[in-house]
Amino acid sequence: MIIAEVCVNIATNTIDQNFTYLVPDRLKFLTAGWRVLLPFGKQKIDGFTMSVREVDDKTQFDFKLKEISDIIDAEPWFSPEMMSAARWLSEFYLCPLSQTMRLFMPGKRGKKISARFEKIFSLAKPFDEKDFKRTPAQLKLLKLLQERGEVRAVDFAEQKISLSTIKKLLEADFIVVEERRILRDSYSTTKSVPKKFELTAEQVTAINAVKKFLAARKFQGFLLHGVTGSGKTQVYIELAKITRQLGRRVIILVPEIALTGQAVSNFKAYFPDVAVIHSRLSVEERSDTFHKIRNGEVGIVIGARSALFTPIENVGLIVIDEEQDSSYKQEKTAPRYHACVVAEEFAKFHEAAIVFGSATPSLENFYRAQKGELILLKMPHRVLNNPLPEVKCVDMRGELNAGNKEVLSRDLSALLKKTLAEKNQAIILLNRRGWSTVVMCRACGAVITCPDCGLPMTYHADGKLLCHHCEVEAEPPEVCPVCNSRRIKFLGTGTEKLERALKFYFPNAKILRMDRDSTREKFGHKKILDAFAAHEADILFGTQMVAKGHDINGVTTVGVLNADAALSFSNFRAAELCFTLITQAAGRAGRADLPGKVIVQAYNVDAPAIKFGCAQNYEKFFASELPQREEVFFPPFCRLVKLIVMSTKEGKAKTFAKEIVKAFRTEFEKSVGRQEIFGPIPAAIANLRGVFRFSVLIKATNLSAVRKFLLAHELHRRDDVIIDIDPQTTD
DNA sequence: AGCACGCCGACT
DNA sequence: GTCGGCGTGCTC
Repeated sequence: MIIAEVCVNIATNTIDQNFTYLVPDRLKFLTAGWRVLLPFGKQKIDGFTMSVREVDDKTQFDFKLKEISDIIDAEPWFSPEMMSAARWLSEFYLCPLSQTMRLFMPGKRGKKISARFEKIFSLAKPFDEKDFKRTPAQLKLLKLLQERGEVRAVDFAEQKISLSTIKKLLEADFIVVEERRILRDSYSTTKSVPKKFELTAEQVTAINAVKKFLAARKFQGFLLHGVTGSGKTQVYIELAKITRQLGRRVIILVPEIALTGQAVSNFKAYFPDVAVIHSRLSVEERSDTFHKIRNGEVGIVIGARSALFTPIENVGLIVIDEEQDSSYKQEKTAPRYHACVVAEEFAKFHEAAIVFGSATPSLENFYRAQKGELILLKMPHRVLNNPLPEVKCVDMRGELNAGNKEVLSRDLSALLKKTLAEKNQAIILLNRRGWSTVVMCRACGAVITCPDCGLPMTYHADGKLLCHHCEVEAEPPEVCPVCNSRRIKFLGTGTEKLERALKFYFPNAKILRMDRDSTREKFGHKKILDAFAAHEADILFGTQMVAKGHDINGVTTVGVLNADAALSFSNFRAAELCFTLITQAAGRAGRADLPGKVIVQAYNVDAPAIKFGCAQNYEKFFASELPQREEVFFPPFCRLVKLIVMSTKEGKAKTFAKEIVKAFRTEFEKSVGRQEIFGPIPAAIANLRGVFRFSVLIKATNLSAVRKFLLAHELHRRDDVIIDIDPQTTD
């Protein structure tokens, strides 16, 4: 008899083994990698065959075997490569195999996604107008077919050709119809043409360095450190060309879904076989794209982090653009993977080159480049020798002292006025959306927090309070929920309040706000950027998305408001985030004939992140930040593992978390290397819908020893413990 | 994830 | 006395 080891697709940590099923005769063609339907307890579920083997009919199992009830697809869904990748992910991130197998599917559940077909009409035989006497409608149809060769049903509708006309001609065998599969692709209309340009010497050097390894089909990691405007994208394109010429495929990752459009249009100018994958595509579209990739019709996959998990084979190059971006880390749901870590593992597997690109590399990767683990490729100059913009830092304490209580400093106001007068464009970055960032009681100091997660809520112009973490909406209270005072105040400035200020001070300027609220619709992001690029507005302002991944020519002025806001967060990466934000924003200003000017507003103007950010000097920032990280023993000097212990009973969660800490300390007391554990402390989200959460932070130089500890204590098999390897935050 | 089993509080 | 609360364990 044939039996299969099946991974059941159930979202729980408590199942960490496969189940053995009998393969019925009618499914005896089954191999590893099929998606199947199964009886499981009293339920009907889906699962994945991990291996299939023949055993002796008399073989006894100490449980009763059930039969696989059906298959979901007509072919195996998972290739051996996908399965081994899922196995690796499951082991590395300590999460059940089912969760990592899911990454490689268009939806969570193993469900058949029906292919869509359309009818394509063509002439059955050559047709001569004079030979036949047909109705005018029929003649029109036949002429159309003769002209175009093939016509789709929708085109007939457009041409107002009726169904009966089509039917008549079909019956008379004048035309034939064919069913053809439609592959849904919302980027199909993105087109562009190659730009005229000459590669700079720096670009050529970078390309040649990677080319060697591409040609040798050898794994190697690179860090492409190029200032904004140094032409990193063109380097990616040239490397992709080389990879394709070698007959291998390319994966291009961008941090956010909103940035895929730009990347797709850049790459489509050079490559005919680009596909897009990200989580906001419909399940159907993602499924069709998988189909194309599996058929080998795709040479380049572009997308957000989930673009790593497709049936692509023979990968020669992986590019991770803006590698420092925290969006590459999946934080909300298991597997809590970091796309950079996973991509590098995949690159090793494929013997591919991996290029991390950034103007402001993550400390981790720059440190690795210094140690020689990554080959550093430097592009310190902008293309066409465009100068970097001139940056001025304004001390907002000085503004207050001088009696200016407004959002904009006098310098920035004056610069904006000048920019508008000269008919140039400006970008203003304020990294907080909404109207007021804090709603506070003046009497007792209580801050209004989200009923679900306990984080401070933001007041929005529509009169509602919104939790930016879990999107819960609430009415602003009339009296303080703590002390009943009526002195509720709305403090802090978000993009909506900034909008009012800009309208007030520059009534004749056309302004565009770009934040999550104004880009909610599909392609909303692109619409705003396109409008701004077409100079339909003078000022573009908004959250960090105004600073990311676009090149708009007329921008001469950039303002960064509240630049040091990030520094007040208790995040070991705060300085790095702050530096990155300033550098990215500044990079949007200026070009050859119109040098850019940038004004950075901050209170803490002496902080290295602000100082070196304004100087746009990454090396100096790195040199100042690295020793600090070493002193406090944080990455890149250790790896972090965060545990969140949860329970509806506060004491229970805390006690269990304490037990873990104690066990860890006992175990690692006399271990080699440095492993430290902190906590428990109430998690950043201390209570989520009635569940108390405590966090424990592990700092380790030996990640696999920590992993062994977690496995030995079976913490990975519990639904009340979240294990987060390489977390972005520590609480 | 469901679903059954099992052991303690407020009900007819 | 029982109905039902949700903690625990199991599903090939």
